[in-house]
Amino acid sequence: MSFTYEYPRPSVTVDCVVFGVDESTLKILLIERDVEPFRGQWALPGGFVRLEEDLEAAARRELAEETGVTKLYLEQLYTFGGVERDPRGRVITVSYYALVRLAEHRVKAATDARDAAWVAIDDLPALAFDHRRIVEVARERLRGKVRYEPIGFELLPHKFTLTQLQTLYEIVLERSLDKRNFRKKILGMDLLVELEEFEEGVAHRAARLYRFDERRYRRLVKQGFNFEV
Amino acid sequence: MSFTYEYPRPSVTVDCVVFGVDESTLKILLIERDVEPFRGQWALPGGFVRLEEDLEAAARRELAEETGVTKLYLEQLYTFGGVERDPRGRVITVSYYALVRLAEHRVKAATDARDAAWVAIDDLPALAFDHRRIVEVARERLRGKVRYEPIGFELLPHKFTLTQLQTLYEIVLERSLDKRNFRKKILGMDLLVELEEFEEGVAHRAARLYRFDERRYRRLVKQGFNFEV
DNA sequence: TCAAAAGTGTTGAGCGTACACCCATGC
DNA sequence: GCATGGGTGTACGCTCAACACTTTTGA
Repeated sequence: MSFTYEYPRPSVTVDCVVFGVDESTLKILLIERDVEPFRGQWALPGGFVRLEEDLEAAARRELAEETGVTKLYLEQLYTFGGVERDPRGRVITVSYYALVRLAEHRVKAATDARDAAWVAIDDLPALAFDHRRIVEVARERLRGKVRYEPIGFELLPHKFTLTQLQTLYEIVLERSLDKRNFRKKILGMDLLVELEEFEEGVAHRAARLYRFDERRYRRLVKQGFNFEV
Repeated sequence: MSFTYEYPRPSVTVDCVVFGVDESTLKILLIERDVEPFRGQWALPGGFVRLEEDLEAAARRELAEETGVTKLYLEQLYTFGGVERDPRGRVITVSYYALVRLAEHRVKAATDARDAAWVAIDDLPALAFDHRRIVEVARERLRGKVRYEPIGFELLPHKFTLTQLQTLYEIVLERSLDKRNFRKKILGMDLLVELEEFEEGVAHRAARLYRFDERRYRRLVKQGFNFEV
């Protein structure tokens, strides 16, 4: 079967930069390509957009197919359309970035991918195409966005300690924060619910657990509240 | 001549939301379509991406062709790829937004356009496709970005008064600002050069003119400076 | 009892905000 | 001389940044 058009058309793909945080490192999800070009190299999960599916749907489908990751925070990042970015010809890529709770996502390789793995963002292998550049753009976007929207919680377990939250910000922002000031600020926003639960299995005083109150956040936003770290 | 592919491909277009400020109104540049679909309706300038040109180049070319506007601040906005957004079939649109000094851009219609005109953003006619939505997204982006990057100057003449600058911010941010505080803040950033020139032809005390010092701005940024209004 | 991290308050400086009057100019 | 906008200073409150010690717990 084939398709004929009056004018030439580019191919359109979606690629995803999926972020996860593991203890103290920012990681992204990569696949090892099992098809040409760049067979055997690491790349971002992604693939061709089908004519009958929306862009975001395509991104979610490819992620599920190649890595098994399904529910996640997903947002469009940027569209890369340089003429020479794919050896197969003109390919325009709409990129997305995603945030997941790493512990909840054991990955498994599948379609078009020999393998899928979480890799520390500061220790990436050579990537196929211009995927390195896409990762950089995604990282910058994350750094910018995490400060004025409460998306950081997407990277933590639903119940977390204040230290975990602070560490997360330190990792993403790449600088250290003052513990007292951080707690004052975060708790002052009145977005966290103090639980009657504590850490377990630690060899020191157990920290209290909190959860992010999405509902309350939305209510506050309507009243003009602005999240900011 | 025709082009045949093994899999179906979407068409890819670029569309531009070009902003200009006229005294006290935010305007955008529209064209009246001279081709189907939506012939005779107003729409954003834009068109199909050629295989041998980058996305941004395509945006600039279409703008020049349809409206005569050439030098401008241009930045990618968002990619719209809904399945049903174009009656001709699957069309993915990479949108851009642009800022121009309105006075310097007398527009003239051309290719594919009967007419081109500046239209107040609060008084838009019905637009073709989902262009209304694109305009909304662009406006939000402008509102957000103008506060932490000095792009507002792209909308003013090279030499401007502080009142013009303040009015610009009031228009874009849709709220009024305190004159003394605004001046203190802007002048305190040390980004404006005080000229020995003044307004002319006004029936009251003539205001001093300033210009934005791009060079100085870049130097400050390297030292960690953050623009913010 | 020791190690490890949890948890907590105060102070000073700088910044944002609110606010009102005199000045220069053209007509 | 009057109308119009240009231009300026101060005081208060709040937020941010810097900083160190005590408490709790498990091993």
